[in-house]
Amino acid sequence: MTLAARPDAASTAARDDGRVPTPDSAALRAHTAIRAAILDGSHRPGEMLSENELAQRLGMSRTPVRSALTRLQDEGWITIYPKRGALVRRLSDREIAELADARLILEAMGVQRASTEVRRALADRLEPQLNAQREALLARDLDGFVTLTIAFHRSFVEAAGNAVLAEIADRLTDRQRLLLSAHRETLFERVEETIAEHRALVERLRADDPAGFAEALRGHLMDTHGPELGPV
Amino acid sequence: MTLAARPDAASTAARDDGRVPTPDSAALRAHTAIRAAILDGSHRPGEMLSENELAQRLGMSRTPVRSALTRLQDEGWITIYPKRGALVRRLSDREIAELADARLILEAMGVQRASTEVRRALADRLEPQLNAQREALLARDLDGFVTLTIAFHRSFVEAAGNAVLAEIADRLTDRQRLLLSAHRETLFERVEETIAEHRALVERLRADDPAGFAEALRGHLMDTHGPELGPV
DNA sequence: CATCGCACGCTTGGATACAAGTTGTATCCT
DNA sequence: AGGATACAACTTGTATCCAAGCGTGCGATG
Repeated sequence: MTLAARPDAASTAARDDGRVPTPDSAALRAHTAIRAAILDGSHRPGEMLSENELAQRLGMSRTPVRSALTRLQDEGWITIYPKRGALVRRLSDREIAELADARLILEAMGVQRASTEVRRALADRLEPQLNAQREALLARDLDGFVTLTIAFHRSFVEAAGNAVLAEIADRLTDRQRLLLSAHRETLFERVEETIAEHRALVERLRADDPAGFAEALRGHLMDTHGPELGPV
Repeated sequence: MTLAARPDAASTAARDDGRVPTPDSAALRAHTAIRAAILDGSHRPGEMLSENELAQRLGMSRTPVRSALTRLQDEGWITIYPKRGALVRRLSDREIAELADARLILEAMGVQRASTEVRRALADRLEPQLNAQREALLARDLDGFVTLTIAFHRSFVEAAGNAVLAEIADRLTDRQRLLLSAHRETLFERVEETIAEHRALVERLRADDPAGFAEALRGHLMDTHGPELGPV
């Protein structure tokens, strides 16, 4: 399958054939807006979301809001209690650890499945990105770093050439975003350690050492950031 | 996290405290009904689903049907083309292979992550189920066998004790169900082979040999059923 | 005869109206 | 005073209504 475009990725822009696509539906706008509000802390875990309130604030009716909420539930952001409301989920320590562990598995397996050539090529491609990562961290540009590190880690999964896996990993990463924002200070305090760990991962790629890569990745997760954050 | 109950798993039944829970919403009924209709072949890949028609047939309005359709899209069953309709997806050969491969990874990793004790206990638990699997196949009881084999394979993922992973695997399995129905004849022709392969998996568990398990699982996928079906 | 344009009918997307369920509160009885 | 009960306000769930987009087919036109 071709990697399904994330629904929110759709945006209103002229296509190459000149035709203007259908504008983003209100349901999509609601989805992105609510998700963003959860991510930036406007809606905190434990908070109850009201369809009416959201609809009013977003300038639309309850219908698209409802649609967005059910999707957010499927994606693990909220829990809908019938006839009572939607609760912003709080990730338990266990779930946080499991999310990180699951992504670890997918990334390690992606590298293991790749061929030697792919691993080498990946190392060549990723190595120059390390500096940009450091710059972003030093500039305390959280969004910039998050974008970079997500792409960095995604490369490992992609190496397996399995789009289904890649999409699963994307969803996991998406849910972990919340944690990155929450631990921004920790992140900015460990710039060199983080970059060094990333560099070690690239080195294991270049050395064509998948087992060592998996080990380094586990260390990147467990030793440095603790189970409450996961690999960045 | 506790393993999130699949939405369809909810059903109207008296709870132990005697209270009658909220009856299943129309949206849930629509979701299960349409999904079942796709699974049993009533709606074939390439077919266009009409909200009006579905609503009429299910005896409800278009609103819950729409809700169900968007969810089915998120789960990979259909593709919704804005303002045009919902198309039942056809799994490409590549996607089928990727689904099987992804599940393979999760199951092999689940067993690898488990402790020796868990592997042994799992072998003890699964071994007696093999006969029931054979009986179901011999009786040409597809539903019965599918239930058994899904539980069988699920056990491997569960062994890792990671609920997030287990849920991901469930979703993959769900999408693969369609293939099991499509290949029922092949399935019934290879009864002893299938059981023997399952038995081999149990043996690798008992021998505390995760690597051999992974190898056997790969064979279960590639050699016997070919990439178009995946491990059963 | 081929092609372009346009209008019509069908579809979905969203808004509004209405029904039904849940929770909290006030009231009444013991 | 404590507890059960009735009620009221608010919530979500569903139906209906309206608007807008897309495809189709007919007809005019070159």
